[in-house]
Formats: sequence, structure tokens, C-alpha cells
Amino acid sequence: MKKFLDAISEEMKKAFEEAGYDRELGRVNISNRPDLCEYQCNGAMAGAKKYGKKPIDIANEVAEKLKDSKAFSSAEAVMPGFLNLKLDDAFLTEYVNAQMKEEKYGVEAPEKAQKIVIDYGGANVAKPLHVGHLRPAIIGESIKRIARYAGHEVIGDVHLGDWGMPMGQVITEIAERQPELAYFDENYEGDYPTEPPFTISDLEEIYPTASGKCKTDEEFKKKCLKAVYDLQHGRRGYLALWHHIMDVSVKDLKRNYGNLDVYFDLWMGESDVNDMIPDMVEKMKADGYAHISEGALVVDVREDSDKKELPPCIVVKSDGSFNYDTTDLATILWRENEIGPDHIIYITDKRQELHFTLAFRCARKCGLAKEGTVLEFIGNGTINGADGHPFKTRDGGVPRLEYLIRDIEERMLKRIRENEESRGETPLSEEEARATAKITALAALKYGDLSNQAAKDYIFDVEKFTASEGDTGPYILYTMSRIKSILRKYLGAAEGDYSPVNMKALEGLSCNVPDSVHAKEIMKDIAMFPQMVEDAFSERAPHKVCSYLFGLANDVNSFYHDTRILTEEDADKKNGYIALIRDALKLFEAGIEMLGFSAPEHM
RNA sequence: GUGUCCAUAGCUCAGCUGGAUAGAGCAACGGCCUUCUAAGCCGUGGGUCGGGGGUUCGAAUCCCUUUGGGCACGCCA
Repeated sequence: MKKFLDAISEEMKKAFEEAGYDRELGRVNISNRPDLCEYQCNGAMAGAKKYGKKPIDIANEVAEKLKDSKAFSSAEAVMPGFLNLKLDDAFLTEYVNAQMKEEKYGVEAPEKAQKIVIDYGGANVAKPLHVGHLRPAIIGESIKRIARYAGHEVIGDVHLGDWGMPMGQVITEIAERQPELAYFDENYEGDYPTEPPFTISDLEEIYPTASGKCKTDEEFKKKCLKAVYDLQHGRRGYLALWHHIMDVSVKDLKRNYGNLDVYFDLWMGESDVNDMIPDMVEKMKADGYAHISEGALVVDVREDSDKKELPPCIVVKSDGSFNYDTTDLATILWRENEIGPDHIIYITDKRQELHFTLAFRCARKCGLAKEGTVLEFIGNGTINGADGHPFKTRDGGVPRLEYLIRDIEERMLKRIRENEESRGETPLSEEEARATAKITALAALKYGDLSNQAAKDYIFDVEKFTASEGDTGPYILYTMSRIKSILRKYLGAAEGDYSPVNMKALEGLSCNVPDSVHAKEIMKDIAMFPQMVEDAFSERAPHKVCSYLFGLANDVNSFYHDTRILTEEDADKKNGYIALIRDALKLFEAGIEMLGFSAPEHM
């Protein structure tokens, strides 16, 4: 079915046409003066110049044609030339009931589904996830889900940092600590141990130590760089050690991402394209794109339109090893060969923008990316502390994601127990309460992040996220659990029964013509759902999903407050109310699914 | 220095393909629980949209300029 604004715009366009004007002027939008009207059309003013008429005259002529409109109960021309519109209740009701019967509540499959690779992990192996990894993970996961909901084929890739300097650093540090290990004996020809010589907590300490040393100790840094070269060029012992690092680290990363409800289709990394690099480099040389500059093999990517001189893209470093330009280029080639995407979307910290500009141009110039493949970079802002500076722990370190989440969960758990006590409810079991706290905490965290524009820095304020008042994840979940509670009771559930609502049993009901402003507001929200999904997808804007859900929650809560649903004596009315909140619940479910979190049955 | 992004209420942010009186949340203040979950609802106060200029019937939104910030700028990722 047509999106709602398109559907009502169609009536307006017809009116413009009948009045003798360009039908394209008839675009209808949501009113920015809700006190005056529900929807508005500004086409009369836009067309005034073209037709050499006063806007108000055009508006009046058009309004005249809308007298018998099905969509609008009133259409009024107002100075200087606005067309103020009120929606016909029956029209809206019919639309919403038809819409909610559809599979995706009015979201149409795209004319041509796009194949999209989305690269959004950015985690480095051997390094624990910290706050810096939070945004790409959360934003990427959401954009992936939005794109899927919009009907596209999306493949998420974690794209691990597993082939660069950190690997050399870890290997070198281990070599210094345990030089007797077989991995470091170049003459060793036997099998290496199957068990790693370190645990995940060892690794978490080894990497920062090594990284710190590199900043002060030139000799150590040189050894690390040499180790990177050797690893990339197949030194047996290093490769064996590297496999251990991967095993230990990836297992931990999967657990951590899993806790965030972030799931990748591909767990590939820089290392996976190592074998493709030699041929790729040879071809770039043979085609005359790559040349030696300051000892490194580079590709010039400057363009005449540049406002600033760009550095070249370094394909092979002067010591013969590869950096992330190399692996990113080879990865583009791999994705073209193996997946053939229409889009490749990268989500990383915005500070990496220049790198991607260079890599994209290089890939384009050297023919690694096909003509039609869109390479897109989404840079996320940083997470800052309350002081406006990058988020740090009290001792100045970067906070581990795990601890951060645990902190939020504890606060939520406390809240659950407080509520039980003040409501006089039977307390949930420890297990159940913790499960609810976990779900709520994740919602708080993700919503807190996603409700900000991806590209902007934002202040991470634990107090604010866990306050669960106002524009927060828990507020959305709370609204949902209120709806569920009513639906459950409507279906005859006993007090204290928090089992999932049987939505199937409610299928037969449909919304009545709204009998209150709040009911009508909810229906107008519902009607806008498909438009919201399209906008959120095309603008890569999860925060639009957030603000949509927040608006819906506001309207549902107002409705809830004013309308006695279960005690309504008129059965037909009551069923209509139930259908209305059921539909709202369906959209909440769809919305939070797109944001990447879920809802508890009771909170 | 060059490029780039940003500046909106006390705080945190929407709005930016130009439209009528610039919106939320938090904080402040005042109401509402014998009735479906008060993690809620209703209300009040609070802004020369950093400054200046321009385009336009009309600018937070587009253009120029200026101030103040963030970030990036060849072999880390």
C-alpha cells in the first residue's frame, strides 16, 4: 500500500491538478502548528511565482476542490497561503486497519533489494572491548537491522584487526617474557603445542604493556615491526602463536558482542585476505597505478577538485609489510569477488575518515571496486564523559565494556526490587529479576547511544541512561509492559502471570474510529511507521527510530492515562481499544528489534 | 598552517532538501495513585538558534564573513 503521506498527498495533488496547477505542488506534510491543523500543504506559496498569482488565491481554489475529499475532513486556506488540513477519522481508521494486516505493517519491499555489506566491528584481537567499540557495534547493528527490515539483503562483517602492529607487539612481548618457547626458535620443525601459552586475561595485560613500550623504546618497536613483517610473510612459529591469539581472543569477543546482542554474519579479519595481497599489488604495479615514494609503494589518489593536498594511499610499507590500507583494499576485492555487493558500508570512529577516503579512491582508481559499487563511510562520534572529554575511568584508563554494562545492570536490578516493594508485588526470583535487569540495561545503553546522531560526539552519562525517565530505553520498555499487562488481563491471565501475550488470540480485532484525541494520535503515529523506516534506512539514522518510538510511547501513555480500557462496558469499544494498543505494541516490537534490543514481559 | 565537522533553553539533544508562535528530555516549580504498572500523566517558568552581512514574500535551515571549539593531516589502526 501507499505510504500514508503519499496517499493523502495524492488527494491534494488531484486538487491542484483540477484547479489547473502543477500536481507536484500538492505535497502534504505533518503540520508544524498542531494547534491549527494536523497536516499542511505549502504548495500554494511555492507555486505563486510560477503562476503570477497570490498564494492565498491559489490555496482557496485548491481548498474548494477538496470539499468532497475522503482523506480530509477539512481543508482551509489561510494567509499567506497555507492549506491547513484535518484528517478524516474514518479514512485514517480504514488505512491503519489495512496497514496493520500487512506483514511488515505497511513497509513495502523495495523495487530492487540491495545487497549490502556492512563492516562495523572494528575490534582488535588481543584487546578487550572498551567504550570506544561500543558505538560502531551498536550503530552498525541497528543500521543492519533497519536495512533488513526495509527489505534489503545485508551481510555484517566484524572485520577484526588481526594482522597489523598489535599482533607484532603481542608476539614480541611474549618473546621477551618467554624466549624459550618453541614459537621463537627459527630452526624448530616439530608441531607446536595445541594449548595457548596464555589466557585471555594475560593477553589483556600483554597488549597494553607492549603498546606502551613502543612509545618509549625504539628498539622494542623495531622488533615489533619486524615481527609484523615475519608474521605477514609466513613465519611458522609466529603463525602458530597468532592462531592461539585468535582462538583465545575471538572466543572472548564473541561472548562480549553477544552480550550486546550484536551478531555478525562474517567473522573475517585483515588476515583473511593476506593471500590475495601479492597478486593485487602486482597488478597495481603492472597497471601503472602504484609507484615507489619514500621507500613505500603508494597510489596517488589526488583529484583536481581537492581543496587540500591529500597524502597517497600506502599499499606496501617501506619495510615490505602491509598496513590496514593494504588489507582494506584486498578486502574490497574479496567482497567484490565473493559477495558482489551494491553497497559496502563502513562504520568506524570518524577520525578514520581520511583513511577511508584514500582507500576508496584507490580501490576505485585501480579497479578493485566495481563501477556500480557504492563505498560508504559512516563516521561515528566519540563517547565523552560528563566533562566533555573522552570517557575515562577514575584512574584514567579506558573503561572496559563489561564493567560498564555490569554497572548499569546493577542499577536496574535495584530499581526492579524497589518497584516490587512499593507496588506490593510478589518478588521475582533472583534469576528472573537479573534477566529483566539485563534486558533493561541493554535497552538503556543502546537507546542512550542511538538516540544521538551517529556522527556526533555525545556525553555518556550513566545516571541519565539509568534514570529511565523521559526519552530513554526503559521508558519505551515500560510502555510496552503496560500494554502487555492489559492484553494479558484481557485474555484472562491471572494476577502475577507474566507469560508472553498470546498475540494470535487478538488477531480478529480491529481499531474503531478514534473517539479521543489520544486514540487518533496513536493512529496517526501508526500510519507514519513505513515512512519512518524508509527515512531511517535511507539516512542511516537509527535516531529516527528512537524518536518515533518515543513519540508513540508518549501518545500511548497519554491514552492509557485517559482511557479505561478493561473496564469499558461497551464491548465493541473495548475491543477497538485493545486492537489499538495491540497495534502499537507490534510497532514497538518492530522498532526495538531495529534498534537491537528486546523487551521484558514485566517490569 | 591546511582541510573538515560543530555551535539551538541552566544541562543533554531534536529540528537543517527554507515556511506560520524554534521542539523534547533532564533539572526547577505546581498538581494527579480506594480504579488496567506513578519507570507514568497533566501543567508553569526558561531560548536575540555563537556574532555580523547577504539571498528570499519568508532563514535555526541556503551563501559569505567572523569568533570559539572538536577532529584529521605518509608508512599505528
